[in-house]
Amino acid sequence: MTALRAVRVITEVAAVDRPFDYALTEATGHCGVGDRVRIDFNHRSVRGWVVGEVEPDRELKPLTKWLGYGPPPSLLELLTWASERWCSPLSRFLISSSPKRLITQLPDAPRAAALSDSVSKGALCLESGVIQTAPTTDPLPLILGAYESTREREGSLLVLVPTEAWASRLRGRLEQRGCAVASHENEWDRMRAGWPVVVGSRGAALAPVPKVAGAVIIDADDESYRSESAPTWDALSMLRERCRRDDAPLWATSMIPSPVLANDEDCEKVSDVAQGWPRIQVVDRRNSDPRDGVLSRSALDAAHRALRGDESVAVVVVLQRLGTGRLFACRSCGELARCSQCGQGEEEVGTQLACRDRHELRANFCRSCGATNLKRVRVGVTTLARDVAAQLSQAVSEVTSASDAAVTLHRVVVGTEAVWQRVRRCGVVIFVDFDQYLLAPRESSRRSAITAVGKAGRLVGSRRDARGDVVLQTRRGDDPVIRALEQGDFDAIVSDDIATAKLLALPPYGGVATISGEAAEEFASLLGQSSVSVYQVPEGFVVRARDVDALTLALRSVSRPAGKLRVAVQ
DNA sequence: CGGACAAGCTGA
DNA sequence: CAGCTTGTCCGG
Repeated sequence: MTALRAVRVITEVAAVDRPFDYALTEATGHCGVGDRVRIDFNHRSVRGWVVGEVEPDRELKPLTKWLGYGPPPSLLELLTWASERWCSPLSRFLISSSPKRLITQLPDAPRAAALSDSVSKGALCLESGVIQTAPTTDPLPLILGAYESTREREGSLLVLVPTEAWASRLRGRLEQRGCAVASHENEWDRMRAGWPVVVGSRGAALAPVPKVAGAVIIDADDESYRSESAPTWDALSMLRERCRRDDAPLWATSMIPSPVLANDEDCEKVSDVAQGWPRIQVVDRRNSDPRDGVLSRSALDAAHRALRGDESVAVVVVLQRLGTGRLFACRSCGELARCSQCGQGEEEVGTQLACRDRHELRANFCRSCGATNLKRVRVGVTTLARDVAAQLSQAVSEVTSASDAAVTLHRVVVGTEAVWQRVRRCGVVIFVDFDQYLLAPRESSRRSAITAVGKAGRLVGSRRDARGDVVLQTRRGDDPVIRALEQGDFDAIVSDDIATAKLLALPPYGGVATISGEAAEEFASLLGQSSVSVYQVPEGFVVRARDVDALTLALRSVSRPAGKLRVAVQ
């Protein structure tokens, strides 16, 4: 006898990316769409998700057990969209929206309370969209404004910040002001029950709230919002789609909007952006004494000044790269060895010099003064820390992404950009070699340079409060990025980046995906026959299409060959 | 993914 | 030809 009711189930087995139908029994009859269940699957007991109800037209195996709540039905459609958009099994996204431990009971969500008069006076009600802010601008007024303007709507307000540490601080501040907050990190049941506010990092874009009333994403183009492991989804695209589906407003802030963020829209600016950037001190090392150490005379002065102040960490020295250096500069005039065609820093190739792309292989001499005595100018964190300790006669802490977060830091900290996560305030931030950013080959390198200075500004304060400085040691004092930072005006760079993105058909003006893995070649050759262009790069293959939709369509039209395949859609 | 089952290989 | 390995297929 065929069962009366049946459900469609996606299993946790990612390789089997298709649904199977199971019969409901009396014990499992209350299963809802999205719920976690256990099934007998090909002689194994596996977990899965109910993704829909179906008409049972034949004999079906019974569902073994109802396990607990999963993503709400309304979210399921978004997750299905995401699995197509980023070429990934649906189960990957289902896992991201499911609780780590099974949840069998849900609390009752409170209503969104009105803010008290004193608190709502501090709220900043802005039109939703992209908002260009200065790094030291507190986003709280904007978040409170978003809360007020969506409070009457059905659903939850999602608030995303780049890191978990920031999220937990923000949670405390919002609760102090009377908001009922669920933390994405550990309060799955509250989110699923539809708590008024959800605070979290990237994952919170997939918060299992039944409906979104609005969303705020702070530093929307921060790289932490993109998953680097497949599926390479990003929180901004996800929120945009989610808000579109729920007809909810989205506020996105940025220090310097990327083309994807700006996307021809007008960015609103909060008042006085320039004043919210830190005070910059540029040290052009082409003019400095070649006998100076890693820290120039003026950087040392700034460091000593900061050490007389009372911040517990006084000086932060930032070096972006780990490991051994590969950049060369002239020992007599200080000019960097750069490729005449692309401007990238050159490296040693045998006894000669060439850029990463080997545009031109040339003899080992300085283009500017002809001297043949070049020196390595890039160093690793450890070498740098030793030099800084010697120059400042101070104990120094090293901070990299690998270092222990529990260790108490000395007053002088040397590290990679991992320092933004470890240090809250300091007197001065010194970029030992700002050219690492300026000469990086990536299209986004100018924006990362500017963002890095913004993050440094959060430690030293704005030029308005004049608490501290950001020192940039460079050999390119006339670079437009440095001029923009000095003026606190990035309009030219933003529009230039948009022009570049249009010209090169980068997102959002074109769809780009990279394909790697052992089956990449076969997959790429199949794709080559469709309407996208495919070309080989060292990591595998790059696929380009007119836009993201055309890309998704092309990727879906080709059947996946056997073997390991990684498709990263930007 | 991982169990089932078939076909292929080996050694006494 | 039993016993084991290797490969392909398929799941409700």
